[in-house]
Amino acid sequence: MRRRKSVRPGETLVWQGERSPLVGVVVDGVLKLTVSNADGDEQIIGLVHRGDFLGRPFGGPTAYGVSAVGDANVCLFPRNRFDQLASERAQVGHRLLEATLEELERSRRWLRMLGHKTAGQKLAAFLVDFQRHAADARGDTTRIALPFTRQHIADILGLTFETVSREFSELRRKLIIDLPDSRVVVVRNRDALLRASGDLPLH
Amino acid sequence: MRRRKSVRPGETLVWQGERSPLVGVVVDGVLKLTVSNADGDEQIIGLVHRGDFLGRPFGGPTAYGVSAVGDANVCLFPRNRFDQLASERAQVGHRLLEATLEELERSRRWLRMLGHKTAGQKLAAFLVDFQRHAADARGDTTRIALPFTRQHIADILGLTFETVSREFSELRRKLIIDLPDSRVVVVRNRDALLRASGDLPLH
DNA sequence: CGTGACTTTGAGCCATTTCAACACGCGTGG
DNA sequence: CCACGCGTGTTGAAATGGCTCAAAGTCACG
Repeated sequence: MRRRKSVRPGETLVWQGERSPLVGVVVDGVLKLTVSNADGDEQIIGLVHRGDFLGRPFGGPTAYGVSAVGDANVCLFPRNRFDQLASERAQVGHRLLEATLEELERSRRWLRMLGHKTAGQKLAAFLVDFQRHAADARGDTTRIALPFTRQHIADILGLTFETVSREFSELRRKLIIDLPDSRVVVVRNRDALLRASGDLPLH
Repeated sequence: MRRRKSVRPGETLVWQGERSPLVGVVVDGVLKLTVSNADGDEQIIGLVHRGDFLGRPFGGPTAYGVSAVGDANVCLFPRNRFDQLASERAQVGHRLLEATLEELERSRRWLRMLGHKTAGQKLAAFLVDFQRHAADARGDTTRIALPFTRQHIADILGLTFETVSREFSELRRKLIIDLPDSRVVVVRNRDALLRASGDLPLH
């Protein structure tokens, strides 16, 4: 009834326009929700992290594709079984609703990011947001391992990969982050990063 | 138990950061969800149209404010009563879930808009999207009455009001729309508008 | 008819894109 | 082992789309 599946980097689970045949939960890794533009380049409109729901219950065809970024593991349910379960058990439905509301919040935060922020602010905001989901195996939150290429990040933030690269360098130049490797970010000054993101540090 | 309320243009129902005390449905008009930036200018991160749910059930404090654009009517429920109802009656919960999923889709379409599009494409996409909700009293869908000022639209699209104005003029110059009045748009060539939005016309 | 809110249009400027060159690591095959 | 290509990342210089600043037009309302 439920089925584990490991997804290789770049592998696609659901194609854009397909009536989603599955529902699931991300066990490990990150998946991306993408929309392909008429002229070939793709926009990433959502990320799905460990513990997040995947796929649209009850819904019509999905307007986006789902594919893995880096290695990922998912746990899949057949759609019809799941729909049934969700409408019978109020608790399951309730949990699903909360997850969806959470997702909506996240997507609205994202909207805000794309709205008025400069390239530097977008990248900083992205790093801050990703830190939440990226608790290292050893619980080290200052060291973030990005499963993304510069191009991925550019697709997420609506920038070009050159600009993303430049802004990474800029953050390093300001001693806010360290870049031991292009896929690893060490946050040296969290407050400065928050400030650079255009949101005031709360505390 | 349920309470009708008419909202005047610009009137605020919920302030950013407030723990949302209410849940409701929009009876008529359009409300906006806004986030105010540190430096004063506001970003609109969502629009709520007739028939849409309003407010976050179960949730914590809302991260945005809700206020009317133009005149609006809403139907409000006390939060705790509603939460109770939603967890008891599976049907209510189900309906709510669907509405939320719909909302999530819409917000993702929006994300795409803010992502890679040029100013002209954004405005065209906005008009196409708004047409759906803006069926005139007489069912005339080519004539759109906008409850928005140029500044509102700019806040929605992440542009300046000058740019929005220029792009309106540009669409008129191309004979794609007509502007009998700054708040009224007549779509003269829907396919051209769709093409201008960066999405291919489907059929 | 004067005032204020909204809109249009122009001109110069600046952030980001575009185009281009080069560096690095990695696998493959000579 | 080295040469080569390929994917990725960095950095520079030039082009440009949208912003900023500024002026003037329209309309509703007192």
